[in-house]
Amino acid sequence: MQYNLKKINSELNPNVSVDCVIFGFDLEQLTVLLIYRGEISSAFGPRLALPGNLIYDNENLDMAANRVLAELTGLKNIYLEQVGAFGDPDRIHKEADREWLKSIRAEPEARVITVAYYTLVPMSDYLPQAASFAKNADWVPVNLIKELAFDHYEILQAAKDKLKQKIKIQPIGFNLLPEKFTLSQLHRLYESILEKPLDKRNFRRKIQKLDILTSLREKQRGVPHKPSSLYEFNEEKYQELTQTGFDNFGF
Amino acid sequence: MQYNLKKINSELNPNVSVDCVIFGFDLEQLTVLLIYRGEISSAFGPRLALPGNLIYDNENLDMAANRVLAELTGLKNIYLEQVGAFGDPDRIHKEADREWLKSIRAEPEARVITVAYYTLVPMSDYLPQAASFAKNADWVPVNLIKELAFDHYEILQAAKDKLKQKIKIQPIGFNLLPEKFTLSQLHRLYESILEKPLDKRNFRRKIQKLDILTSLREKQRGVPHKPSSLYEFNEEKYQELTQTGFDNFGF
DNA sequence: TAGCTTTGTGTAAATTTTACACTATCCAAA
DNA sequence: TTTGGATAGTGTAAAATTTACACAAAGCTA
Repeated sequence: MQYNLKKINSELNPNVSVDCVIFGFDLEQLTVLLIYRGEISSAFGPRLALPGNLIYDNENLDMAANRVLAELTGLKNIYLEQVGAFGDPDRIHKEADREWLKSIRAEPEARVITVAYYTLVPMSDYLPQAASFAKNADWVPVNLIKELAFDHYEILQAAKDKLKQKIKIQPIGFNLLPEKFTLSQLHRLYESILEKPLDKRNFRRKIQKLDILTSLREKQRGVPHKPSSLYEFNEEKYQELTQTGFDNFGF
Repeated sequence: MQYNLKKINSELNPNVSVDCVIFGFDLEQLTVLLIYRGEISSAFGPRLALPGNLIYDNENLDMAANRVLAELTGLKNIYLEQVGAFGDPDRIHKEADREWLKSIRAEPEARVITVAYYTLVPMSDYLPQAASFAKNADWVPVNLIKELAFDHYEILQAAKDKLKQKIKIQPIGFNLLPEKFTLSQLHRLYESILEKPLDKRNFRRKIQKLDILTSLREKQRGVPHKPSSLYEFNEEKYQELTQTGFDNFGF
């Protein structure tokens, strides 16, 4: 899906925002893209937030999410899926967040409901470039995150749950690895997302049966242990699978 | 979950609404609760809609959905689950819908995004009582619905999909039957929701294994065929199951 | 060359899924 | 009273899937 990001000639809607939960994987762990708003008041510690902002009246929600993400982090043309709407009346009224809101919103006290989106991308392909009111944008390992601004921590949890569900049903995650990758890397990816160990042999069997990997006649080099075989991901068969749908991929 | 429905002293938010997809089952088929707004202009045919309306600034989304549902149809204290947010800029701009909007909204042209909720209730327990701007409220068989006002048809489809997913994972649907029911009724319920036939023997086996039904020493009477045994639903074991979680209930 | 680290592999048992057809029981109509 | 129509209820064998589990091989380093 691709959206036109040209300047939009319309009003910001003071009551509706979008937030993006962009998961990345760096071959070690699951990370998420956060923005740092910069220190405004030293009274409260630095707070990280999901990239998000108000929508314009004439753009649909999907477009808004893509636009906001691009504006704040430079990431463009990313397929996003909806997590849901979050709308506690006082979601933006924590003391620690008000000051910041005042600096970026015309109506900082307005009731805002937000629609959250998520996706999973290969971290190394996207170098976040902070812009607009984001002073900084960067990947943060998910399991280090203990709190976020507003209700973003809850949103992150909800997005994680969606992702877990999704990976059980669809072969997402294959795009996340380098062109040539090892089964162990794929294994680690699944374990990171599901946050639980998966039996090595059973995992490998299950993956192989999908028949979307091509084994290359090539091995890792320079590792201080038995080198792993490298695999390639078969885009064609993958497309087939995604379309045929596919009931049986539970872990 | 129970919400206080007393008069709320706050402003309607012109940009955010909630819509409720209330599914019912009448032992024959899946139905959904719709309101009829009454004929305003004869230029457009009668249009049915999901019960929904704008939220107040000081209520959260779940509360709003419950309030709106109660105001329009009389149904109270119903557990609702979110479907998602729908927000096409022109979702409310079909000609056929504008006139009606003008009659009920202070800002009929405002950009509105809506958050949809759904649930499944035993139809016979809830007699809809239309009120407010709903001239009529009634159960309509889902498979007869070909169009709805605004983008409500899409919302209905999305809610159906959620329901299908959910019934594969959780033993919802047992509350939907009368106290004493037959396995065939339960069977029909599952088939109605999933919109596909399920093998009778396999279905019965699967259900029995859940061990939440108590077979009564009692049979149907007055039916022009072999009478069916009646079953009761074991609330206690059901609670257990719902909590233990439960991976293996796919159909 | 010894030790560390990670890769890669097979099997048996248990469980689950799938496909499939005929008899039993009640009512109503002839 | 008999017959026909309708739905209830039941079992099994084959195939597929899941689960649990342990050790040798290969490369690097010290």
